[in-house]
Amino acid sequence: MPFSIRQIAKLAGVSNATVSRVINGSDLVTPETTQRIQEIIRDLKFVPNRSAARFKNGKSQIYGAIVPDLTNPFFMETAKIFEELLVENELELLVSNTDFHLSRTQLSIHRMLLRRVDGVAFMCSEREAASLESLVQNRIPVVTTDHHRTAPGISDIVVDFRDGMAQIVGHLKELGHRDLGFIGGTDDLATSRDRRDSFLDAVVRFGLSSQDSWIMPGNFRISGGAVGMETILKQERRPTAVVTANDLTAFGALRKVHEMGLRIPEDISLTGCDDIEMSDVVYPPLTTLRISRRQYAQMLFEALQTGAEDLTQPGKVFSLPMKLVVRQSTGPAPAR
Amino acid sequence: MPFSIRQIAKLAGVSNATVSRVINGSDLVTPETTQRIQEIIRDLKFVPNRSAARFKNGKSQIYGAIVPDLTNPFFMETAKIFEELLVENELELLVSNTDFHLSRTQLSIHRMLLRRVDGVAFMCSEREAASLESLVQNRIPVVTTDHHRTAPGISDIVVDFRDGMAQIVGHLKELGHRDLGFIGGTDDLATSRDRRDSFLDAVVRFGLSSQDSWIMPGNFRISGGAVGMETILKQERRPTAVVTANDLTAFGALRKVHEMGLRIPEDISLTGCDDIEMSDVVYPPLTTLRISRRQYAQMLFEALQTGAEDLTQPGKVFSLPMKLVVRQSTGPAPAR
DNA sequence: ACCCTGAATGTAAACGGTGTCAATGAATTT
DNA sequence: AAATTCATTGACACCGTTTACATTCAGGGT
Repeated sequence: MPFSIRQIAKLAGVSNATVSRVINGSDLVTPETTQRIQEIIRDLKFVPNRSAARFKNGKSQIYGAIVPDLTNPFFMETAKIFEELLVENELELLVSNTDFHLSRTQLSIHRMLLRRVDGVAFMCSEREAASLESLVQNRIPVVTTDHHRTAPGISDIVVDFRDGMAQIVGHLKELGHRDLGFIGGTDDLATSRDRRDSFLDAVVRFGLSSQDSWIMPGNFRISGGAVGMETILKQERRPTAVVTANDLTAFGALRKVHEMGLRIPEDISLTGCDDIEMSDVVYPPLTTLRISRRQYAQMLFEALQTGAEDLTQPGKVFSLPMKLVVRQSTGPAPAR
Repeated sequence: MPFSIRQIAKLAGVSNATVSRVINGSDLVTPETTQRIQEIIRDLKFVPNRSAARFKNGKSQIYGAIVPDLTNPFFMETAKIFEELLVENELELLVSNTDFHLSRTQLSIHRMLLRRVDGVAFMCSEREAASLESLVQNRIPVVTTDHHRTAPGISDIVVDFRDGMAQIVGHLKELGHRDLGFIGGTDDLATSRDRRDSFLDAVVRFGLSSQDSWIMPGNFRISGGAVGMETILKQERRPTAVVTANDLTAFGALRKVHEMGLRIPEDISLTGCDDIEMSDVVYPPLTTLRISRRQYAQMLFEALQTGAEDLTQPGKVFSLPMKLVVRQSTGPAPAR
């Protein structure tokens, strides 16, 4: 039942080439012929098989996105805009979730290879990036985030945490805070180290203080934030403000603060990072660092488009700015 | 550089058919030949083009998901499990976001057609379902949710709101509530009417009361919940509990309650629907109706698998149960 | 009348696999 | 030694498009 171009051609009494030309809007065909063929196409509700077309010229017109956590709103808000950009360019989006697992990540990469996608937005950490070269070897450009490492065909987008953390710490200093804690990601990720080091750097730069027992690892998820905050709050001497590496972490921390009967920001200030939609909905609304999804998605797209042009070119580095959004989870430091 | 099966064949001094057999693990090939070819494949890092393979037998091995709002955690949590199921079955997931727009929905459907996907999980409302038949005409099975309508090749999953709302309303009655409000979805959607009618039904069944001015439309997003709750709270006579049609709506309502200086659940009780991960993180944690993502995803998958077997069979109807999850956004009704 | 030009269309070969059928040749049977 | 079987492999058509090239034919210039 799904017709082919040849069947349309037969019905119209022309060759398949002519039908193909009509479909692609070539001006080499007589208006009469064009109209006749278009009528048949319309009557039969014929839809050309674009996969076959792309297969012919070696491109799939599909981009893949490999994400560690499909349910993380930050990825999804980005993916949504990314998909819009793709659709505008007649591309499709294939998503693959890895759940932070190395083995699943490698499978994802391999599946992208099997499908011959035209580009991969790899949103996992560099720890899981083992076989990205196999994509490039197969002429598939890649864009990563916060890997701090590029290679021919592999571009990197780096979030400007140094500047972001300076904004956050500066804001807290203005509010009178001196003792800051931090809940980050798992230590084996460059982006975790990056965020933590940027934080510590800013603390020093602004002449504030922190201490090892207030610097907690996390997992970029709600659960990690809760555990980290619990550990911090159980200590005899506590920071008056806690900075976290992403909003989900902050949410977990926030819940834990409530559970332990403390108030935000009266007893302790809390900040996040990403500014996902929910940040404005939790109580109290979260002071956080915003990363523009649109800017991010556009960088992903641009990196893959330019990457495809010449895979022997060294990958580019894009810098993604952060912007402080002050809400109600930060307030004046409590008197000691 | 991306090799083809024929180049491998030439290097191995065999025909492409033999290479194909090795790739697919046929036992018709001598162990020695198999090994020799496998070595070449490994050395050259050759990855067969699965799209070409599937193209040959007319299947793309890709399922499409059309969702109205990619950032809605409920969809994403479902999509995540759905994708897992697909991967286990050597299928891929193509996502398409419509932002609740009719025109974008039709474009999405058309793109699924262009790509000849093997099935479509259509998670938008029936209002946007105009051209679903075009999919079936092209032998693509479809599964919808809460359309309350099936057709050959189109199955429907219906969420059991009747039972769910009875659980919620029963719970509120036990807490002493008598006057209940409701914030739903847009009135032109069957699922909105369904949820609202189920609510009203339960109110009557349990001998409680409501009134027109407490029954607000919404949009299944945070913004709609905020607007709806504001309208309810501004009235002279207020309900003591408000039931909402999904968690995002409840989040918006919750924020509005805070903004107006009221407390939950002391001043007003609030319930959601879906039980997304954030429901346990907002303050206070939300009493809600849980829909099992796994069950939902499995139904989607099963519907498409069985739908593909025979597209002339009438579509099936699946029923998805709901389960009350009591948290802290509901409490005893305030004394009048 | 003849050649040339160029527009409109047709022909056929790709693209990268799969799968059917035929061919080969060694081993077994008679 | 001839016939038969069977395991292994090869040749080739096919899936639905695109596209380089060939063909046709009408009209214009000489």
